Amino acid sequence: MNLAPLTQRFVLHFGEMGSRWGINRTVGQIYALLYVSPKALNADEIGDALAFSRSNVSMGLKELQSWNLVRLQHLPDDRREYFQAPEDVWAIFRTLAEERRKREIDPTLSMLREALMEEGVTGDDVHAQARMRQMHELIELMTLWLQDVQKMDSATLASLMKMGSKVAKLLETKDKMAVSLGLKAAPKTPAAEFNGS
Amino acid sequence: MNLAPLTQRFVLHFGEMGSRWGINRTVGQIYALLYVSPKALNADEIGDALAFSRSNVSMGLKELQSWNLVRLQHLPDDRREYFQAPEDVWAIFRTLAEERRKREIDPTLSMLREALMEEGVTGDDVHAQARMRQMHELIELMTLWLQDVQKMDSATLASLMKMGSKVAKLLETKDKMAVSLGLKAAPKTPAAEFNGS
DNA sequence: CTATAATTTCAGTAATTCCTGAAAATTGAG
DNA sequence: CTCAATTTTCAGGAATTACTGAAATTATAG
Repeated sequence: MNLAPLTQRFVLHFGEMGSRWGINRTVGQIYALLYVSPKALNADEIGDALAFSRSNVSMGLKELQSWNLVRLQHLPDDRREYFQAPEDVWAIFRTLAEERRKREIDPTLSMLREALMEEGVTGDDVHAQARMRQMHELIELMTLWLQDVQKMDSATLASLMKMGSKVAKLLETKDKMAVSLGLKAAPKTPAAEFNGS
Repeated sequence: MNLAPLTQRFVLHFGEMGSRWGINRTVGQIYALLYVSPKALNADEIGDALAFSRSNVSMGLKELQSWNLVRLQHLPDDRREYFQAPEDVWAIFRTLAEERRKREIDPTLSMLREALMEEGVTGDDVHAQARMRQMHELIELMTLWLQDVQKMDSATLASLMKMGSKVAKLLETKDKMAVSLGLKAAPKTPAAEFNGS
């Protein structure tokens, strides 16, 4: 591996992280390299920098393209393809979230919906369905929220996050008021919450 | 595998999902089973239901315990340990997020911070550091937000999510007003955002 | 159309991760 | 303390996933 020490640490770290997230090490490293690179790179440059075979790079780039995480560029008088990561980290994050939703969340929601359509026979079935319903609700809520968030531009997203805690504080205050006025039951403690909802 | 068809589909699905998220299939299946089970299960029952060896179950449960995702129970006149998943899906989600933060996000932040402390030598180093700074900012912001969110009880969290889009709308309206009054530059289009921030 | 540069595919091998059974360690009843 | 029940550990084999080089395919300059 022929890289500046700074870049090397970054690349190795994301290789590791990738493998913990079900993305293979190679792909993680390629993306990390593209991410910090000041210019678009071609497959040979990538393979050279990371000491991967040309075919491995090709497979990695194909994977990254299927995730919509890289952009293709062509340089004048050069037939090779050059790859780069988007400039905006928030855009990268949004793409990642969107793709994971398509691949993992949506199929999970379908599975849950189908399971909930069926007529539970035994008592255990009925209980399992109740649990699945809870999970379905959580995932659906988070997905809808994510879709809203997806539409925002990066600056709005950042402000929203910065506000996050304040909005919550507001909500809690509202709740406390409702509680003290007897309009709402007191919230459970975290410990009670763990075993009984 | 000796399971009600409904439960079986659920269990198999989460086995698959687990492996896409860097959790092994076995662990995913065990957790799915505990999640839908109406009562706590012991290791033999789990192994029996999923057709895993006793030792495999033991390793899977150990993994789940290290993630704080299961609770241990003892039944009268029975020396065996019984396991169950928390009742509250939101609590499960929070635990999961918290553990992933500890294991993956925090080390990544440390790595980035260290890299940013160093004096970039070459131009490429300086560029790489700028990129790392952007990533560090994004991750830190999301982590702080997540910590805020962690503290909320499940009901508050759910209301916040339901509000999500409305809060954003409000922010956007505020921004548009600022733009039209010439207090702020117009936001970039999503396409422009992809390549230049 | 031809020649060559560039990329992709794929079969085989390497590396890693998973899973098991046997043995060791731990636990708790008596 | 003893002993049996239960749980954990771990070495080795099974299964899966990653990676490579060679061959096939695709693209484009001339």
